[in-house]
Amino acid sequence: MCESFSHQPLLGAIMSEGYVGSKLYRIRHSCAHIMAQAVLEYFPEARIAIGPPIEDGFYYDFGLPRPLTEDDLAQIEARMKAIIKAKVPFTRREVSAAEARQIFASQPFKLELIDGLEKGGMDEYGNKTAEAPVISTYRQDTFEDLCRGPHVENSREIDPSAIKLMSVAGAYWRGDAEREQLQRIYGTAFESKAELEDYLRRLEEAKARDHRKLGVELGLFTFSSLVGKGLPLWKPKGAILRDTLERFLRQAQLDAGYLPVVTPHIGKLDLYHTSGHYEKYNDSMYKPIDVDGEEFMLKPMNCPHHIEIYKSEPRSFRDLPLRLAEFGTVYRYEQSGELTGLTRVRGFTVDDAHLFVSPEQLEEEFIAVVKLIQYIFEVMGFTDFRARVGTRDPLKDKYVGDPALWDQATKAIIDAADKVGLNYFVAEGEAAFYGPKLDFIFRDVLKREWQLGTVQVDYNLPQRFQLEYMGSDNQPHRPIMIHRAPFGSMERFVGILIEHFAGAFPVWLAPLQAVLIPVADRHVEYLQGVAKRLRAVGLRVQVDDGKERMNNKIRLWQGQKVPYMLVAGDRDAEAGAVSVRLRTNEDLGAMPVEDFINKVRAIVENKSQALV
RNA sequence: GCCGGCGUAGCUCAAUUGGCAGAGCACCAUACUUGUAAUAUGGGGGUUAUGGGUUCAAGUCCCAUCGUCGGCUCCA
Repeated sequence: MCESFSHQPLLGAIMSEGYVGSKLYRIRHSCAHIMAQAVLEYFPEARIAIGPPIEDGFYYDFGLPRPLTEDDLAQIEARMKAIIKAKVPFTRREVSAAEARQIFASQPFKLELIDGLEKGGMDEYGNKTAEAPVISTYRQDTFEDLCRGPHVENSREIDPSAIKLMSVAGAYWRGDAEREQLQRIYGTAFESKAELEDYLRRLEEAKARDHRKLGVELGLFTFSSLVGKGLPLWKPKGAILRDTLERFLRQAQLDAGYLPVVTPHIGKLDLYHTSGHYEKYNDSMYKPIDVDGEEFMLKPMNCPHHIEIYKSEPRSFRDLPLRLAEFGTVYRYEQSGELTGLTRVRGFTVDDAHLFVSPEQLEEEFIAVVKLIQYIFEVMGFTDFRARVGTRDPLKDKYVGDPALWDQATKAIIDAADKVGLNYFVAEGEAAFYGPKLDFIFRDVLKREWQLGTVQVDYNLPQRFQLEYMGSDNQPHRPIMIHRAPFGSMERFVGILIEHFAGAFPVWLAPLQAVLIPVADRHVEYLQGVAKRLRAVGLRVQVDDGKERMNNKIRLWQGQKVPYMLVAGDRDAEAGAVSVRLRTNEDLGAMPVEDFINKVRAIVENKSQALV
């Protein structure tokens, strides 16, 4: 896989349908204006930039004389509430560019926006527009802002108890890292206090599920500043989870005709000159390592290595499709400010595969890949997902290759999506530079969207590496490559799993599937015998022979989200049974060990999400 | 990389205006032998992230570095 999966949850990236222009949207937009008024009263010298509504609230960017503090936010919020309570009307008027310049004479950012509006071709958010729009302003109370609206008619439509300022952050003017960095105040607003409280509760819930917190609590992974930031260290429990996922995927791929390969973590710089990645992406590659006068790179992707395997022998049309798969660890120099937990790291393992296919095989192979990914998601219990077809943006020229080939590949992708009945949408401009792609976007239990796997069609690398196969016509032909990674990266995928399941993994994935808890010391021996039987059928179990009392052990293991706690005392030992307690608090009572084994084996084999 | 916040025992957090670094949990020891979410008592544990500086005196103030959090930018 050469093009990155996105690292961000897509929250906010996709505005919900019907949101733009809705009452909530207008409330938030008006809150942004009221906030700007409050800030201007607080800092009369403030330079105001832009302040739109966003998916979860609104923000406004300011140039201020000093950094804002928590205390400032509280005061600004209090002032906002006072303005709202004053029931101020919002009035719109249309002005000429000259009038606008007069109104905003002391606001340099606004003047720049007016220039853009006057020239046309760009709106106040820097988005392209067809022609010069009408310039309008909105006024409430003492504050007038350059704005196309819409707004509430009167601040009485806003519930002052349903707004809250959330945080301050740096943000570049016009999103340009070369330009001045402003202070952005994020706030949120809802139609009612209850909705605001519900939103804050959801934030708390997300925080409680944060994989960075749970990962440490559950002993899955750790980081070391001595090893380096963005370089996760997998502890035994995390490694078991990850390994279980890998074994599952490896088997599914073997069944689908993929062939395993293994390649080294470094490669010569020339390899990346040939692939073209160095020229385009050396900013995010680690610097070359000099070895005896030759330069080696830590590999930022696996494709070139796999291509060299393709090229290692003459290929015939009979060899195609050739599907090479590897859990390939790659290293990318991510900016330090962008590193987060497992979802954005500097070293990670891609569940990668490259399919070398003939043009005639493209659609069929593409469909097979999509079906494989659907199957994998189904097993994972990821039912709530949709797919995004990333096509080229005809207005941009960042793409390589023949437009006719692009059209052909895009058509192949859309046809494939239609044929397998995929829930998809088309996103223009979301293609990789070398070809169109299909991304899978998963919605977790908290309704947050995450980009997972991706499938990409590539005409570029086969050409750059002069790939060929001998056709049935005894003529050389160029294969097409499909890059694909169902999980995206093991690190990121595990991070998402942790948050989705809140650490309570399905039994087949749980690092520890059952803990055996003796009522008293004299039952340890019996349970060790039981543990042996459970391990013999491949279950991951542990006898807790610590000196804690049974009640405390139950409490601790329940916190570790171990699916089953098997308690045994005199009665159980005598009956050859265990008393089964689930992490959900449910007590199944005593059952013969054999029954427990049969029950759990079936659950593990079916990769069932259930505990009983 | 940039802007801002944070960094005290393994974890969660205390420590007036700069004035002897503490608690709970965890850990270790001893006793208790327990039937479904914390048994009791005792003990050990710190160069307050690291390195400089100001001061009679720094966890507290200043600078740098590292890490981390919220964003921005980037993301093959």
